[in-house]
Amino acid sequence: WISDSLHEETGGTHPLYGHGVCKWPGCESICDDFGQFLKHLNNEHALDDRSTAQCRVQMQVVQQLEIQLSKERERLQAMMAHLHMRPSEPKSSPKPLNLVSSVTMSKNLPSTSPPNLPQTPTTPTAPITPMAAMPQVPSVLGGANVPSMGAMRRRHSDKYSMSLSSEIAPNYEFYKNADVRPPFTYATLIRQAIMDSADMQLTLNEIYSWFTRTFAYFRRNAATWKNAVRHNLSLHKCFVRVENVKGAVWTVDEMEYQKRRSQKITGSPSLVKNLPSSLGYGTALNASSPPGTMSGSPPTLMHMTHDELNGSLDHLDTNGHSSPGYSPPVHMPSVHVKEEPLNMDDDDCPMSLVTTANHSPELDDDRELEEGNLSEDLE
DNA sequence: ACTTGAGTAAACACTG
DNA sequence: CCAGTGTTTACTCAAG
Repeated sequence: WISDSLHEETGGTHPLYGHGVCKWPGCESICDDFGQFLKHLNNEHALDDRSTAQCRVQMQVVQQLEIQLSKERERLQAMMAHLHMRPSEPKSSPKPLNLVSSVTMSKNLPSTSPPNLPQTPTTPTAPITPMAAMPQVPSVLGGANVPSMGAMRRRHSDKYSMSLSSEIAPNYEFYKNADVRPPFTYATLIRQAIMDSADMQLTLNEIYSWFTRTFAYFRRNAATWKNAVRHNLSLHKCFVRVENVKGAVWTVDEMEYQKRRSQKITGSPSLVKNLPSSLGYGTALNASSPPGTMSGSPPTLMHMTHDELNGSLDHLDTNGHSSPGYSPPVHMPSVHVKEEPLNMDDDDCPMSLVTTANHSPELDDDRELEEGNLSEDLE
């Protein structure tokens, strides 16, 4: 996404415009040219309640990420200090990690287009893994969408899908409306749900809502998949339950999650070698690297915002202090963006306001859709 | 053939 | 008592 947004030379550039698409969170309106975009911007995103609410949420996102970033930076410096590495670029250029990587790359290759990544193993430069790690992803991302995918949920799905929302994003409408089982494990989905939340924590009920909101498939057989969700929350150490004023919320211990994932990938020696970088940060690079594919903005307001930083920032520090057994995982940024309406059997949380901004609430339509749709006989 | 990870079902405890 | 939540066990299945 770094480079693409700069490529816009259709007369003007705007942070909210790229690839002929409006990048306002939750909006993906196609604007053929810049003028059309401006018109769209003024019409659709004028100063009203909705826009200001979205703006506020975005502020939260940024705030959260800044906190994360500073933590990660500290950690990086501590790591480098520990390893007696000379920080080549520590403070001079306060860039996000993935930017740094691209910088180092362009350093290697002065002007020409990057032919093939001659990375040095030491630098966390361009992802080594993506290629190796995503062999299947494109098929999902790419046009030929998945219908048969539901059946193959078992193994590879999770392994290869390094970044969930990067994968959901382009297929958002598809999964939202088609009664197709998303090719991700429950653990992956739960994590994504939590990551997508403003403060990285969700109540069980909110997790349920995310499932039903995001996937048509999870609008039926509720007892089954809800049980599975609870089962996964309890089973996996990476999900940490935290007592809260609101009650109990669930958070992700990213360390645990990555640990678990890394164990799974252990099968591939070439990958294992790169684990530290490829899993933690590589994921991020991975997620953000294929620009053409999914710079599209996400279903919920900040999916993508989170996602793109997900790997690099969010990944590591949901529990900055990683106390093993019980981590006080999420430091709350004080402000709650999402006041869940306590009962939401259907989706009517503030976020969904955004969600439905460009996609009218069609749950009922979905119902019809799912009834007659794709017979799935997984069970 | 065996192991492992994931999904499903279900029993049970706890709590408001 | 009930519903929701959380934990745990057992089983099946697919893939490595």
